[in-house]
Amino acid sequence: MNRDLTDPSPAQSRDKPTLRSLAEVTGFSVATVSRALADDPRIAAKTRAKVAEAAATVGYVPDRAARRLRTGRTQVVTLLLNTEHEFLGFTHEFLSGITEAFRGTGYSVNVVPDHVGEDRLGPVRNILRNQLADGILFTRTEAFDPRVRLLLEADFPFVSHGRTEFSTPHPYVDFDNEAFARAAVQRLVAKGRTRLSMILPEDRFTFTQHLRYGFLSAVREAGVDYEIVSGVTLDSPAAAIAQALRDSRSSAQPPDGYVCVGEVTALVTLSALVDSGAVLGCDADIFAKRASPIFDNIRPRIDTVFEDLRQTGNVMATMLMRRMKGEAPQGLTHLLLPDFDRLHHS
Amino acid sequence: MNRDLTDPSPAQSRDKPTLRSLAEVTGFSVATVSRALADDPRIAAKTRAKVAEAAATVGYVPDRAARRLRTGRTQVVTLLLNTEHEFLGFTHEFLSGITEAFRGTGYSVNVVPDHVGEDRLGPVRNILRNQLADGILFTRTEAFDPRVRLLLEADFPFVSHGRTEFSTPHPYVDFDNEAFARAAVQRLVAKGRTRLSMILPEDRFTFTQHLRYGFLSAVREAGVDYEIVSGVTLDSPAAAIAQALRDSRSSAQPPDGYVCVGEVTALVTLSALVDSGAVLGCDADIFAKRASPIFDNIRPRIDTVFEDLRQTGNVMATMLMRRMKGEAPQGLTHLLLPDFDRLHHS
DNA sequence: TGACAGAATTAAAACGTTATAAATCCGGTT
DNA sequence: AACCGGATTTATAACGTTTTAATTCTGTCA
Repeated sequence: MNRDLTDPSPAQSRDKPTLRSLAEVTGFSVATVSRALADDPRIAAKTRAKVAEAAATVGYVPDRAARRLRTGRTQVVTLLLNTEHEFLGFTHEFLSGITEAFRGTGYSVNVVPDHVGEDRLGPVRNILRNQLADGILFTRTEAFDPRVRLLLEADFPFVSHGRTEFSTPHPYVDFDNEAFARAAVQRLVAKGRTRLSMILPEDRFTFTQHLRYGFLSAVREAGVDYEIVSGVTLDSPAAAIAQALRDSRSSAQPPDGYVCVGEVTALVTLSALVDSGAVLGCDADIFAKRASPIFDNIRPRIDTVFEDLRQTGNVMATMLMRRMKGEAPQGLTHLLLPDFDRLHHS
Repeated sequence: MNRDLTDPSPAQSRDKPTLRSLAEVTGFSVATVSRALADDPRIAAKTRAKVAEAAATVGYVPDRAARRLRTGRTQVVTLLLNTEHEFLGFTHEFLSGITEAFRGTGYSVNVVPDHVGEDRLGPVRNILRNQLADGILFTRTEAFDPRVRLLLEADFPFVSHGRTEFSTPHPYVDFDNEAFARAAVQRLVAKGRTRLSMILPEDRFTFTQHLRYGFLSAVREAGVDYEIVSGVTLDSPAAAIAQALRDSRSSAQPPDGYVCVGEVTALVTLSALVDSGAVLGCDADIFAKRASPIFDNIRPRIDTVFEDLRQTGNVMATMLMRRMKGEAPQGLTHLLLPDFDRLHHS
């Protein structure tokens, strides 16, 4: 059995079981076999059983290409995934959650790189135009994300990681970043901190606004001083973030409490503290969000709250399946709350 | 652009350009158009030009399902990816390297979960049997990996991350873990360390043997004492690793040099040191391999060497494409050397 | 002028599936 | 006995592509 891929001969190398071979072996027609496998009630129950058995014994699996050609359904979902920056552990956990959810369903998960700076709409257009998938998942959603607009218009199934500010509702899964920021402030204040600092993601993302709002409202409520570090975002190179933090620390009244949205930022902050001679727990405190378990192994320990991205991916995938089955988009939203049970105390 | 969402008709709602519509507009037959687009020399050059132009103006893209049905080619590559454990940053960098390499080539990247404990062959069989892809990439290769055996037998294009011990050569990309382990030992010894310790991955993986060999031979060469921590592997829960390390540290003569294969292990080791009252750089040293840049931000700093997994993924993808184009598997191997230029000193 | 080779094109048959419309079967009425 | 209607089944036409085996179109040479 030699499959020479340079050989331009057609496909039928294997004698793969097909509807026709099933038809021959059962004595029914191809049409009947097709319907029987689809459990069409118009086919006699006895016939359905016979066909099902025959299919099982030869291990029949419908040909995806043929079905796709005929029905337009691809059995594919596409995940638009950022390949530039990541929150530590994000990609692994998120992708694992998604692929595990689709396991055994017949859907296959297709990963396409998404670059925030460039044309984010291109890949989506491509998918719509060329019928490359039955559904789309994506991350890093913007407040008025053009992808959401386009997909809503096309009435194409999708679930976004993150909310938008469109009036039309659409399926999403999001982490309650406002609650996280608020809780972070409250905890730092409870420790007696009075000058809080935070670095935000790029403004374009919706969750940036949630973080900002949570931070600002909690900070004002508590009546403490604060700064939002300017000129730098979560996606800035670690060196730039480190520099900004050093600048901030050398000011007259440096912050004594840090809300960190990612693990890398938390580590950079920690080392900036160390470098400036400050001691965590004495001169300043950090409260961070984490997606991976590494903080358990860092000394000194940092207070964190866990964002479960495996579950996020899992829920998004399940929602997308329901949506692809035709369910209305209305109820399909989910907001993960900060998991204070899995909070990590120093 | 008229999209009629109320139209209940099946798939062909869009008037997507097809070979037939191109044929109509150019005046040639479907067969000629098909050949012209394939740049078949039997078609007159003038005709080819005309067809190409027409195709460009309407933005024709061949239907994947139809082509796949006819030719058996899927334009899909499958990545078997471990969803249980990861080396920090591995999944993100590796996957990014792969998807970027396939960008714009027409291939799409399909991710399927791979569980080491369970049936690793199942997904491969499924792909072969149902023609689900034109090529396969996978990681965590075993010395006599059954997937390699099966794929070699089927003469199916693949590239493994990691070598095997089969006599038949096959395409792979690997990191020189033996060189890493050897260099790690040498550097620790150069610092005056005399009792080295190491935690290995599971025995089944080929790179475990490389690590062991590099470690053992360098350690014997230098004539220093050593231990390979037993009862625990790199994939063990961090808590178990921590416990094993604590046990080791409370022995009569605890190690004073640690070779760490992953970042998490390095951090766990570091905190075990701290917990046992030892000081990094004084009582013990750590030399680690890293796939993400976080160590730059950890205090005290840890010596590391960088394994570029983005490049690994990229090279694997490029090799797979060459293999799928029919190139012989012989030359398609690549061994990444430890990047001592990007070594990180404390 | 009439073959005739070579160049250029094309008709038609697949690939495996689903869906439309038509055909067959069968027990029960007239 | 012919007939009806519901229950089953089936022939057939797509979906869009590639490829085999013709077919047509040139200009050239006897």
